[in-house]
Amino acid sequence: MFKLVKVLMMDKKILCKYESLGKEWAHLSRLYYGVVTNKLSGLEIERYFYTLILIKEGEGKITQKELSAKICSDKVFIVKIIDYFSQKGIIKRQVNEKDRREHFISLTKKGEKLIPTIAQAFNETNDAAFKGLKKEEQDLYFKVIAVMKTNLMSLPFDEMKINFKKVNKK
Amino acid sequence: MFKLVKVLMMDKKILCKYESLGKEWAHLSRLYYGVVTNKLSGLEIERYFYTLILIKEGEGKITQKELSAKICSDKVFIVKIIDYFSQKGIIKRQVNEKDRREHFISLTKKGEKLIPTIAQAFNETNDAAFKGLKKEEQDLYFKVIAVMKTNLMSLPFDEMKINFKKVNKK
DNA sequence: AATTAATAGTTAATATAATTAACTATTAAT
DNA sequence: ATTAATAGTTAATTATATTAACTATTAATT
Repeated sequence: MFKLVKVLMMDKKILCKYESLGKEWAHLSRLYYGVVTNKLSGLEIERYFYTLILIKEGEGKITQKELSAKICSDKVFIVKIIDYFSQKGIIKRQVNEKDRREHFISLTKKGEKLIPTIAQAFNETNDAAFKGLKKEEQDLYFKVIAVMKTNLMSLPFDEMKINFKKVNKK
Repeated sequence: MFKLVKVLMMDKKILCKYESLGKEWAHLSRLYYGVVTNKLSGLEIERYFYTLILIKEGEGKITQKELSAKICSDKVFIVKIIDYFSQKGIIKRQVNEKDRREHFISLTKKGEKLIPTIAQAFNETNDAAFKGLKKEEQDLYFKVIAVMKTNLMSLPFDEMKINFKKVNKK
């Protein structure tokens, strides 16, 4: 019943194993985004990198509604992100003539130029994370992660929001 | 150079593999905390569960400064959490007589009663996540995660904050 | 065909949360 | 002794997120 606490109190090594998995994943993703943000720190934009990748994937046909679903945010927040990018001339809005309520979001030429850099930062970080691990180990890792995701998704859960923010040190 | 984007555009299955690892970890931890929060939704407290576990581990001798370091937050935020718990009579502050600037935080009897429930929620969620996976698979998973953490920590990174929040659906 | 309802996106108002600055009490350093 | 530093707190400021109200447009109802 007290397993988590007892293990934490008994032995540092086992602690890691039975400590909250969620905390470990949160720590890893924080680290990951810290690395990516650091790699991209020279760019004119300093946030919402992944959203730009989604816009690239959208091939000129993604709407704000769709983006909203993909990044699990509400439409007001999307407007802010879109404003942030379009002020810098990185993306543009275009009314969908088939349904004039919708706006297609696409990259400008200036925006397109950023994509290779951003994609490379993600790729390099992925590759760096897997460094020193054999192909079979990597494959098994993905298998385990997939099983865990399925397992957790089969349980009842409350919807959570997650949010990353760069710490500005003084 | 365009690997991430190209793969994303080519084939859905491979996409998962080379998609941002950080995004996957963020998703998993969101799910995990969603499950834990759901399990604990009947309790008087509805946040900062892990902080309570840290206070339990502290065995009556943890200070706000130490908590602040463990959960990577500033001292003002800690005061808020401590206020939240002490208003409900779950924890108490005690001046350290060896250094009267410091306050030891400890659980009240009422607080102690919550710990088994909270620890169980974390344990159950851990166990559920690993369901159907062999011992060797679990061990390899931990090995891979440890290597990845070491790999990422060896790179330059910007400090990031992470933050979870329950979504209140309407 | 006219009215009503619904949707995508935007703007503005409000509420919430995070950050900073200023403060008290205490201890450490000069 | 005086000054500097630390742990914790409070209050003010700033930033962020949420809600509500709105426009333009399309879909549904009668």
